[in-house]
Amino acid sequence: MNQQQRGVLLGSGLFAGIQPDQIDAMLGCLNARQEHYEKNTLVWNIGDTLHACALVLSGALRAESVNASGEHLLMANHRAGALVGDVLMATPGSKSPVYVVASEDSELLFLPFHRIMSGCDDCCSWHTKLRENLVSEIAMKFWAQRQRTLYLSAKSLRQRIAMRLYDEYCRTGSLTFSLGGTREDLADFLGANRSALSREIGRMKSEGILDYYKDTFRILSLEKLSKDVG
Amino acid sequence: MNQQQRGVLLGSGLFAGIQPDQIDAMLGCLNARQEHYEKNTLVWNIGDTLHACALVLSGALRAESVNASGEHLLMANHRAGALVGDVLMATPGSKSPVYVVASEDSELLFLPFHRIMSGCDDCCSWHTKLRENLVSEIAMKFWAQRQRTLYLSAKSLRQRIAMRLYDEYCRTGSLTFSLGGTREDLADFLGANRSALSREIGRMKSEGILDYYKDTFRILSLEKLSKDVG
DNA sequence: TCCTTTTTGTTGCGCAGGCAACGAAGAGTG
DNA sequence: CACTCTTCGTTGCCTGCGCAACAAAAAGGA
Repeated sequence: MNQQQRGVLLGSGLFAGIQPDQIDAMLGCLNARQEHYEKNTLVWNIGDTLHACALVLSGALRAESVNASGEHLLMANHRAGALVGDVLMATPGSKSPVYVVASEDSELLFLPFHRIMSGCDDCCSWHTKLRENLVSEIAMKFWAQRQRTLYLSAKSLRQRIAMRLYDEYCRTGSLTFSLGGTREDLADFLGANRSALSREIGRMKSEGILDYYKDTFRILSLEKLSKDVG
Repeated sequence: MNQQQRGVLLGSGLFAGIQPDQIDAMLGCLNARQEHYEKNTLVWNIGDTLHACALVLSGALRAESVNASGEHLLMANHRAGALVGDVLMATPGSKSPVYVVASEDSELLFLPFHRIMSGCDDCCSWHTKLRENLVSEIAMKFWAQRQRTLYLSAKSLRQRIAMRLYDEYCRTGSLTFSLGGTREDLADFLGANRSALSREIGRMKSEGILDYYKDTFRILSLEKLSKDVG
């Protein structure tokens, strides 16, 4: 593990609040294994049962499902610092609903789930902290999903957009921010058609509510935006 | 705690796989407190920080949020056996986005979250199991939310209905089942208008796909239904 | 550089479904 | 029983938005 990957690990939610000098001992105790995956190689498949979750040290992973019509649907993108497979492993007897591939050359750190969850014999001081972090990660993924359902249950596309932008404003505290991903990604996230999304943000721009370029948005009138949020 | 409530506790996901004769010792070790809430009394409010999650021993709880327009939106119904507030407590520094009221006279068992998560000194044999159960509960709530987003991201109401019914068929293994709740509840869950839902299931009935009465549905043609699932 | 691919803006058409309104059939309540 | 409240079915109207199609800008790739 190089210095940059170590930085990613230390900055990840799973290892938040852990002393850097304890990392090596921890990884040993947890029986963590680091592996390299080349671009477009499969990390695990649909129906697989996992024994370890993966922390992305570098590169990125893509999780996709296949529906009954055989279409491949992008479910999630996991960049450096993300923990993948944790929720799945926390669910007893579950098989993966998605397959996961490396969308770039990636370094993955595999952490056996049960080693994290069950206390080791000489209850290491950091073990409890690590467990809490793991549970936090899972809980936060729940909230992300919940937020998504809130967006999707909004009646109009206008409201969905306003909610998403307002949330991002609250999260960053800034009126200008970058959402990441393409316009199509945003449309998918909001459960809408790309052109419909473009049309609507165009309208909002002409109404002086916001301005945008690519994935960067600037809220011009927080008041008007709030009205649309509902 | 009476015998029926004890049965609810033993049947709950949190206490799955725990020996009945260990329960009393556990509850003592966990510092669990049982409390009675009369109908329509507040259990906790929006913005509250929790110190314990609640296991519903009898009665039922209702979680509602208030949007910017002041409307009260039903978020969840928790019946006997449900664990409430667990995901919230697993998220550090979070405040409740909903208020929770007893929708009937209810008995609640409050379990301090940190007592479950951190190992006690003489690492009781059941402690690890309880922790795993807690994490499983949270993970399963994640999957429920995820399933919801899958429903909501379906393009047509027809497809959403088909997905929901097909999932229930897979879950129960029966072509006839009861979904629970009113027609309006189902419409909300599917992110649709009640009359639109009625119209659509009426169409599906006339096409010989299904039959229904109130919240009970019978799949008449699994093949046709599968076509609609996509 | 040229060529291909991806991403974004724009616009017209058509329809799925939201909305409102009404009637009917329970389900409680006094 | 009379009265209220809830739930459900049905239908007409109208609009939000999906969809397809095209153009142009941007981004690689060779």
